This record gives sequence, structure tokens and C-alpha cells, in this order.
Amino acid sequence: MHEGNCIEQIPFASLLSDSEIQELREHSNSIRYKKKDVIFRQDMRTSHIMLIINGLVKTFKEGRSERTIILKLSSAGEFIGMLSLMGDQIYQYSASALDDTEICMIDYQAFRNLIIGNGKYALEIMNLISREGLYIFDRLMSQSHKQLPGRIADVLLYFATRIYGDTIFDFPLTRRELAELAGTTKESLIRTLSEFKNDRIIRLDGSRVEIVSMDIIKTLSELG
Amino acid sequence: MHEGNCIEQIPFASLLSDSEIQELREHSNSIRYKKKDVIFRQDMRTSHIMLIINGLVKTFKEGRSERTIILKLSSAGEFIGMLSLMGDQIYQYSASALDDTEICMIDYQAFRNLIIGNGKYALEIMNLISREGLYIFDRLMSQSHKQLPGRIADVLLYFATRIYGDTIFDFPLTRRELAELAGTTKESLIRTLSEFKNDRIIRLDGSRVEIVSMDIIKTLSELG
DNA sequence: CAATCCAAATGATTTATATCATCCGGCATC
DNA sequence: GATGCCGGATGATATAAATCATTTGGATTG
Repeated sequence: MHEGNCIEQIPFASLLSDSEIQELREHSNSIRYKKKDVIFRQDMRTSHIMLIINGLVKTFKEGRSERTIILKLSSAGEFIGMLSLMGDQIYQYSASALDDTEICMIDYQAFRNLIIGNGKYALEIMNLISREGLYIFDRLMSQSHKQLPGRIADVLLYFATRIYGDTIFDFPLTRRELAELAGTTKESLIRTLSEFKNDRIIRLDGSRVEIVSMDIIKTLSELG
Repeated sequence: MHEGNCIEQIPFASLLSDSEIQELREHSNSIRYKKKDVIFRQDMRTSHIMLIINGLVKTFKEGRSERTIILKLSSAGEFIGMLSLMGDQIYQYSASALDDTEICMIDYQAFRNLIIGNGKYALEIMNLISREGLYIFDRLMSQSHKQLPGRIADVLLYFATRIYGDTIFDFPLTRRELAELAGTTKESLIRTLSEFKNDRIIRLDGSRVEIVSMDIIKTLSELG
């Protein structure tokens, strides 16, 4: 079964020659994961460059004693585990599928050869890795230095702007997972969402949310 | 005044040809900063690749309302501002000199050309950027998910292992700055250090510290 | 259909740590 | 030499958020 064509979705494909793409194609294959499947787990040795073909993936860090923190959600066209792969050869976090998901597994050696041989592409990947770092930086800054309403506002903004591009959407996560994304507990998250609801800043029914006053949410996010 | 020879200290110099080094040399110069001088400030546009020749630099993020957080200290042979430079072209954080410091300023275009032309070097820089990202990741994880004794223990470990490689050393920072490094307030930091002192985990006299029981410090760090 | 399980919700209580206030000692400044 | 200022230290108090406990309702299983 020839599944190599998963490579078509690779970012910055326009910088690659036909032969480079062909080379990657020969050293990649796609793998399907079902909802809730673990894709990689922290402390594992890294293996392949992973590119999401479709689906939704969460990357998260599990600490001792229950406490988990969700770093980000990623969707089609995004690499996952890039920082660990390029930095450490050991995953610093885990990833699992939130929906049925298809991942393009690219042989690390082949990717490495590509980087070595194509400086412009290397530069783009470098840019991408840097952004990834800055992004995590932002998220964790939010978590360590904003208080609860600001963090919850951040989570709402995250879905509204980054994931769905709409003020109405369904959370693809349970309350517990939302709390892990906001760096808090299930109860505190629920409480804060309830307050937002009572204050008519959002409408909320189960997993369906509508941000009624985007201005207030943004202000909350900024004030921390 | 020909100060271009600052380039000699660049990491992974062994991967560079004489002509590549020569090219960098022609596009770099060194600048001296006095203690407390600001090297770059967040929200500024990035300009040069900066490499520390000697001295000690802190990178930090200033939030609204006083609150500052120190991300890391860097010394000779380290790049500063790399994530921002490669990611955003806008500094996400500020840097200032803790001691008199000399920085090698490398023209970004020249560095870029180097990356494009030398894939192996690109790969090393990529690795370095990734590690930088993972490092910040670790630090901020510590800050958002450990409680105070664990965070203070982390700071002590940071100096003992990363900076000085010794269990006895002098803090190069004020209590306020130490607090910013631990993600807490001056008072809480002082209190926790006092407790460590009373519990004979450390000896403390002014800025001079000795870690008496490294085991306990490590345990505190791990338990969070 | 009852029994069980789990997510969501909300109230009561506890706790870690920030904030506020004060004091001390050294150093610079008038 | 008095005055003010800053870093360090410590105590008292306030508060945000975690933890603990209970309820409800929908889904799942025997």
C-alpha cells in the first residue's frame, strides 16, 4: 500500500525540488490514529518527523501526581514534536489524538539530508521552530503570571482565533482538559466559565460556547 | 578599530570554512556594555545576531504593572535573542548586562547567508534554537507548576550546576532579581531562603551561599 | 429497569503565597 | 553628622485558587 503521498502537505513545499520531494516521499508513510490514541509519549526517544495530515492533536506534559498541562492543539499541516526532535532526541512531552487523525511519518535521516542540502528550506524550518518556542513561551508566561480570569480568557481566545476563527464553537475538550489547557483545576475552570456566563460575557451550553463580548474577553486577557 | 575578531568564539566554528569565517568577520563588530546597560529591549525590532564574548547577561520579560520575570542568564559563547531573531524579528524579551559585557554583533544577512550555504551548520543552529526553546519550556513549567520551595530549589540548582558548577557561590543578583528568576516576590523568596537556612539545607550570608544538602535541594526540586 | 459510572456544577473549607507594614543597617548626599 | 534611600529581613493580614465534599443528569452496563 503506497501511502507516501502524505508528503504533499509539507510546509514550504514550494522551496523543494521535485527530486527532493520524491526523496521524502520514498522515506515517509502515513499512520492513522483513533481518537484518544497516544502518538508519542514523553521520555520516549524521538523517531520520525511527524506532520499532521488531518485530525486534531493535543501535546501535553504529564507531571508527577496527576497534574497534566496541555501545551497546544495542532491540526492539519503542522509538525508535532519538532522541538524535541531537533533539540533532544527525547520527547519532552506527549501527544495524543483528539479526533481520528492521520500523521505523515517522515524518516529523520531523509529530513536531515534535506535540511543539509537546502539552506533556504533550513531557514524556514528554523523560523518555524523558533516560533514554536516563542509560542510555548507565551502560553506558559500566561499561565505563570496571569490570574484565573485572564487565563480562561486566553483559552477562549485561543479557540476563537487560532483554532476556529469564529466566536461560536464547540469545545473539543472536556472541562478537565480545558482546565489543563488553562493551567488550573477542573473546578476553578468551571467556576470561572460560570462567572463569565452570569456576567453575559459568554453564552455556554455544554460544549457549545459563544463569545458575546469579545472586547471584555480581550481586556481580561490583557489585564491578566 | 578592527574589532572583528570577536567572531572567533562562535559556536561550532569547526564546521565553518576559512572563507565563511572571514565573511562573518567582515560583517561583525564587538560592542561593550557596562553593568546594568540594556542590550536590547522587548518589542524592539531585531537587528544582529548577538554572541557574548565575555560577561554575564540576563534576559527578562517585563509585564505590565511592575512584574518582571527573568528567563535566563547567559555567559561567554552563548547567543542571546536567537529565538526572537529567527522567529519574529521582534524581541519578545529584554536583555541587560549583569557585569561589564562584550557582545559580538553579527550582521543578520551574513549569518543568514551562512545558514543557507552551510547545511551542517544550519542543523547545529537548529539544534541550539530547539534547546533554547526546550529550556525556556522547562523553566516556565517549573514556575507555573511547582510551588515555592521547589522553585527556589530550582534557582539554587541553576546557579550551582549551570552557572558555577560548585555548591558554594555568590549570587550575582539582588534578592529582587532572584525572586524574578524564581517567579515570586522578594519577600517570599527571602522567607523561603531563610527557611532553607534554618533547616540547615543551605548556609547563607549576604550573597554568599553554600548548598549543604544537595540531596534535599534536588528532592525539593523534583517534588515541586 | 436498576445499578453504576462519569462529567458537570456548585458550595464549604483550607492553604499557599502575595500584599502591606515595619525595622534594621549600610551608603551616599547635602 | 544628620538625612534620606535602598537592600534585606520578618511579622501580620488578605486573597486567589486549590482541595474536599455533595448533587445532578446523562450515558452505559449488567
